[in-house]
Amino acid sequence: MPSNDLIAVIDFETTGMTPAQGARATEIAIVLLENGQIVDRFQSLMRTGVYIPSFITQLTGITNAMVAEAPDAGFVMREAARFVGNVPMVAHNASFDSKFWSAELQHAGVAAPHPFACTVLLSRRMYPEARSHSLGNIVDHLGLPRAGRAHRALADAEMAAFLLARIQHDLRERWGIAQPGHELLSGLQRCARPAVGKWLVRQVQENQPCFSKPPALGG
DNA sequence: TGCCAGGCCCTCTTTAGGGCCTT
Repeated sequence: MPSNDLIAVIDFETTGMTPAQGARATEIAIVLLENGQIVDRFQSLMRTGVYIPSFITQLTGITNAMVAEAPDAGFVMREAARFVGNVPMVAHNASFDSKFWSAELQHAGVAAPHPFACTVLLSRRMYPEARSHSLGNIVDHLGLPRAGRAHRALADAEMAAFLLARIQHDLRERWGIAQPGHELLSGLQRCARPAVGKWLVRQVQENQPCFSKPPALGG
């Protein structure tokens, strides 16, 4: 039985910045995070027939030859959708990955009703002292492990999952929130940064019966 | 071979401009 704490962290490698201009996915990775631990992984290159520009290959290491031998994108996306089920999703800069998730599932003829939360927005609220909130820089800033080659989908998805687990940990430690699930994360990322402290106090007071002492503002 | 966006946030703001973040 799926836990309420289960969250799917996704990362795409693609041929460009947006599906609106014809960019397609070249690789997908999804990790399932439960109680701060990665409990399952899905990863695959995918073949769409769209050319990969050389600067993308330089960035990701993914070549046109590699995707030519990969499974068809429709097959991969249907498998990915089965893997995710109805679990809510998180990505680092979710506005990017959510567009490719919807577009690739549409190509595959699958509905994509999943809500997304964004670790960039959460990181900006939780760690305003960080100079940069790019995935590599925020992972280094927080002393989290590097999962593998940056700009490959599984490594980036795992690093985003480590970041999310750290955010959930800090929400527990700083604010006394026992189980910071997807709904609270979505609320937090929408909360204006100057009001984060007050918003979290209100969430704790109204929705978190485990809360036993006033949290320290800021930090 | 290669196309190059858009939502969010900050501030010298809000009738705007520019940087960040993703490939």
